[in-house]
Amino acid sequence: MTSSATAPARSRLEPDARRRQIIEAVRPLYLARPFNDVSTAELASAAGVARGLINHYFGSKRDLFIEVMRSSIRMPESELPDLSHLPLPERVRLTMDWILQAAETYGQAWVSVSGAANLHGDSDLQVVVDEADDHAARLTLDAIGLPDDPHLRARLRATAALVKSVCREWLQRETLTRDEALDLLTDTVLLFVTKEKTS
Amino acid sequence: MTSSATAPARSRLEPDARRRQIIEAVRPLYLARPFNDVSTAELASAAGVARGLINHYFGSKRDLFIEVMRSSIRMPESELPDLSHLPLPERVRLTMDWILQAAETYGQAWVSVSGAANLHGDSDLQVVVDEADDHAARLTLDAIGLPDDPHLRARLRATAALVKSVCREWLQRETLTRDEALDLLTDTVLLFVTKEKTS
DNA sequence: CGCGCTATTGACACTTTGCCAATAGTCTCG
DNA sequence: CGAGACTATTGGCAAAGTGTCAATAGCGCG
Repeated sequence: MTSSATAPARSRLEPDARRRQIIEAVRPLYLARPFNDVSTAELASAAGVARGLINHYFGSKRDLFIEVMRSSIRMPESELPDLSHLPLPERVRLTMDWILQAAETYGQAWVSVSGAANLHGDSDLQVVVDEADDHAARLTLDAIGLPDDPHLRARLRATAALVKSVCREWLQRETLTRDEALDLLTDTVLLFVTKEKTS
Repeated sequence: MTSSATAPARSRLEPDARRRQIIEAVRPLYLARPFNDVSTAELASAAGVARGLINHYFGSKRDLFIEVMRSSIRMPESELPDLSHLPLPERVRLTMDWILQAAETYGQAWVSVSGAANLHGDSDLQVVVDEADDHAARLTLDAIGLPDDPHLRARLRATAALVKSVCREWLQRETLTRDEALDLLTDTVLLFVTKEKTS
């Protein structure tokens, strides 16, 4: 499993393995620095391959970037025990607590990417972020133990942005305490999943 | 006010006026297309100036982009009447209603840029987005009629991301109705400004 | 009317990107 | 066990884009 340990000169990998290896090798670069500041030369160097190979596998530099982001901003799978015997507020609270813990542990990238990436103007990127939010909404619904209703998911997608934003205030700016963040998120999500439509 | 109407050959403007003119001429390009897809040649052409002038005034292409964004994602100033005679929930509701209306009217760009732009990896851009969120938080507090406490502002900054996210679900995806969005945002903001710290 | 100031230009050099033919591992089959 | 085929990988090429700089030209002032 020492994938890039001694990095022997010029190994030949299966396309799928090579793709993953490049993505993994490149990830730290893209998480640390702006997209435009990292040249393909640097990317290739980090992955230990020729520049041309990046275009060969990913088409363009941006496509590689998209791919790296796709796997970086995905919320980790829940490993919560079954909470179905608890009342709803407790289930929500424990789920939010788990999310905060996940954010604290490895959620750096996930938290740093919020809601709409239209700023980038890049609709492909927007799709990736939306995917991630949708995924997070589904995971949350599942953890809470609610049915995967499209309408509920829309609401939970919206709260995903709030979760990230609150995490940023807590972890990066330190303007909120963890307990406070937990309280606010719990109450909000509870509100979003219980409040009836007024239609 | 017909600034770039017939675009006479080569006018000489004061630096400040030229700066603004370029920003205005370039704004639609950057609102419509990805940053990397717009070349300086195109930008210069749209503004009716030589390419070199863009670098002369803004340093780099990115700096111009940042500048355009700074003025694009700012929430418009509130023009709400004095609500101080109403109870807090009413004040919040009316303020949220005003925000939704603003988003519907000219908030395209504002809504499309959410929370953290670290995805872009650009910390300068992050600063701009944070500025905008902070500005929105201050405006909201003012409209509601609450004091500008740093801690309250941190909470409102967090809800700014939610507001945008909900607006996106409502306006772009049409998964929420306006009434629903209003209800959810009102309750959430109310929650955020009233819930005591448990410290 | 001529002079100086400076906003503006156009060309130049450098970097970066994506493409393509050539190279060299690895696997299979006789 | 060796030869051939398949294809992952390379290195160099051409086009595009960006930023810099000396030269140009509009505008105000004496």
